Amino acid sequence: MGTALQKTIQELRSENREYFQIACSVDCVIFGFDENELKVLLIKSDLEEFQDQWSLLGDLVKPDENLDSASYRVLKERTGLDDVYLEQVHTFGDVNRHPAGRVITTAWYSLINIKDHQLDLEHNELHWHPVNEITTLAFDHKKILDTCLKQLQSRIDEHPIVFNLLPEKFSLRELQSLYESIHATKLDRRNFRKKFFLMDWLIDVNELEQDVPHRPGKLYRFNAAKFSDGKVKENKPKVEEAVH
Amino acid sequence: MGTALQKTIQELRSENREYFQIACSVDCVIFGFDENELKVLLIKSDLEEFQDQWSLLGDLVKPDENLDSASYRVLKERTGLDDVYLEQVHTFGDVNRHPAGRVITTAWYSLINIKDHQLDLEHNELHWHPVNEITTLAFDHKKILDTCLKQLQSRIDEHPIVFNLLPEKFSLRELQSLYESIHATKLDRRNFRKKFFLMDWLIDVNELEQDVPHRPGKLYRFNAAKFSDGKVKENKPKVEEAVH
DNA sequence: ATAGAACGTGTAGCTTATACACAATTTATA
DNA sequence: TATAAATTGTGTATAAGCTACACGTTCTAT
Repeated sequence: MGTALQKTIQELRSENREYFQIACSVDCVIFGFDENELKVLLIKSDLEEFQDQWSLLGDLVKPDENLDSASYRVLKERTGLDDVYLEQVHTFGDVNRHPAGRVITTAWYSLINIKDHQLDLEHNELHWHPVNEITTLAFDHKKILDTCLKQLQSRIDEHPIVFNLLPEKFSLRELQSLYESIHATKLDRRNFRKKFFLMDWLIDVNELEQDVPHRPGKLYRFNAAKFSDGKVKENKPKVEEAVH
Repeated sequence: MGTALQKTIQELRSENREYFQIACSVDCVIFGFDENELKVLLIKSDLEEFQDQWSLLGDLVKPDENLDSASYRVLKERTGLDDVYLEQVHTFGDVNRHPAGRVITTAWYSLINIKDHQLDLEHNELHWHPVNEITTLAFDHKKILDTCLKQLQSRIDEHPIVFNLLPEKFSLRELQSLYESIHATKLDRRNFRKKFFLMDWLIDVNELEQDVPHRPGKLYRFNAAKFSDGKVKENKPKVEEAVH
């Protein structure tokens, strides 16, 4: 029976050297929204095995660094952004998932406003890819991307997190187009607008879109005050009859 | 910039010895349902720091073992059960979460039919604890338990997974009582029954409860055929208008 | 024979989701 | 400066699902 965890670190180290053969990493699926498309930030892999393939942004976890901190660090290093929405999704740990050795990776997704992030993309070999045009990635990163996208899809219907992908002021069309691109569906305009007004998630800022070649729409901002910490809490009006 | 993952394992090993200082473990929250209560299987911690406290069942991941396999192995070793429902929930990786050293753990929950599992509980210092009576556990296991319970709560409304906690034949009262104990709420009997009949998840086996001190209820079994792989897929009748 | 306990059933009101069309505003262009 | 093109803004009727709620029936225990 494996009771390794029930021993002291000294016993562990001496009896079970073998256990310290695994490295831990984090990989971030960084979503952005631009030109009416959901995009993800990728980097060219410089590992021989995956020459010319793109991969997610990741790094090994340092021994003195919390797992969460590692993913925030990767984001900060790559995007320069500090205050981002970040959520853990899943840990991938197949023995052969990394050709260079045993690496167990924890995947996260992040939502950023692409406009906030003005990096020298080329210099770092970073690139924003439309999510629905990605067919292969290095390592098991396509599977990781798919898993994170699925999680994002299920979260946005319950929690007001999409606003992290938008500029402070946005039109209802931009918002709808964002939902449509995440869900890969079309939504009815009137019903979409009605729903959002009923939910009371939006505040009319009394401004209009600029530079659109048609009648400009009104601009709104996210009604953060409705949510306890002003950021990404949920809005569940119904509590009773839990079984659906 | 940390690009450790972009190198070969040889480079990693030589340049970054420090990275191989982290151990990986799995911890399983094993749920069972007995005497109208949701219970979880715990073991007495024999680590000095947590003397007389209970902890989840876990073990270190072996270098040549997939992460998934490690959690199945823990379950098999502890319960003797092979074919169980097991879902990954979250990975906990704070630097100081384990007093014996740096251990990053991936938490899973499992649903088993307590009757299938006839172990010498005492001999292994294993014990079934009512979930809602647990206030503290060793390590960060209380937090892990809470996280897994929350995940279980949100899953059961969308996926027919609770049947993994029940014997093959069960009454509607047992089923309702199970939902109630997971959600820690009371449900209306008539509405509950109507919902399940409409969902068509149940098959009447034309038998009655035995040995109950009142009018016996009819017994049902889970309509596994409704779900593609016969086990734990979802049942989503609505596809349109994704934003709620 | 009676009390106690849980079973089995249906309806009305409310809320939420869906389907759907037309006039108004702005820009671009002839 | 008139017109076409594009997109905005708005409401209603129907269907589906959720909630609240009561009483006669069946079995056990005494």
